[in-house]
Amino acid sequence: MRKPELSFYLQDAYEAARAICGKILCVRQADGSVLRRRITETECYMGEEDSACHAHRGRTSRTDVMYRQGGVAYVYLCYGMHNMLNIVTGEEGHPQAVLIRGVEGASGPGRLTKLLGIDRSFNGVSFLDSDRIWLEDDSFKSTLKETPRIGIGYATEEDQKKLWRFVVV
DNA sequence: AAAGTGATCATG
DNA sequence: ATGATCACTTTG
Repeated sequence: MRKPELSFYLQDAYEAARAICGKILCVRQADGSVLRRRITETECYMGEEDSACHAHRGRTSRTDVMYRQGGVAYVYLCYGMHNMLNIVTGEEGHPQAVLIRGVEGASGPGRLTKLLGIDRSFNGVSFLDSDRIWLEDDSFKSTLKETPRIGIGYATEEDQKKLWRFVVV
């Protein structure tokens, strides 16, 4: 059981999203215990050129964390009630992230954050240097299915068609 | 099919 | 300051 190194998080979000499928998401709970669930579904958001990406409109206080070096969490609130967990990837200055859409036992980005106790206090927390959240690799080999991303009707048709959602089969 | 819920961002 | 818009979930 090993933790991915920095180089794992410096990959482009497309490669990272594929690699993150099958990894184990580990989250420290308030009582000190750790919840572990295998990641089964991801999507990649590919920077200012990607009309579906929050950073499409440039750097703001909200998107600032996406511009950091890969390996930190980007967590934001959607529809007033759902915390969405992303892993920032790529080099500093490249605003890319991987949305975690499902883990074993919880399908849906809002569901898994609730299950694992992830809220906006995790925004900016490091997967490499913190003991609150990290990934583990147990050498599980996953086969992936590729589909269009969910819930991005505001993006251009071209970007909606991209096969940037990955599901472990 | 539609509401529920609040941060965020573009307007003025 | 105000208002539209959401990387969604649940209920009917």
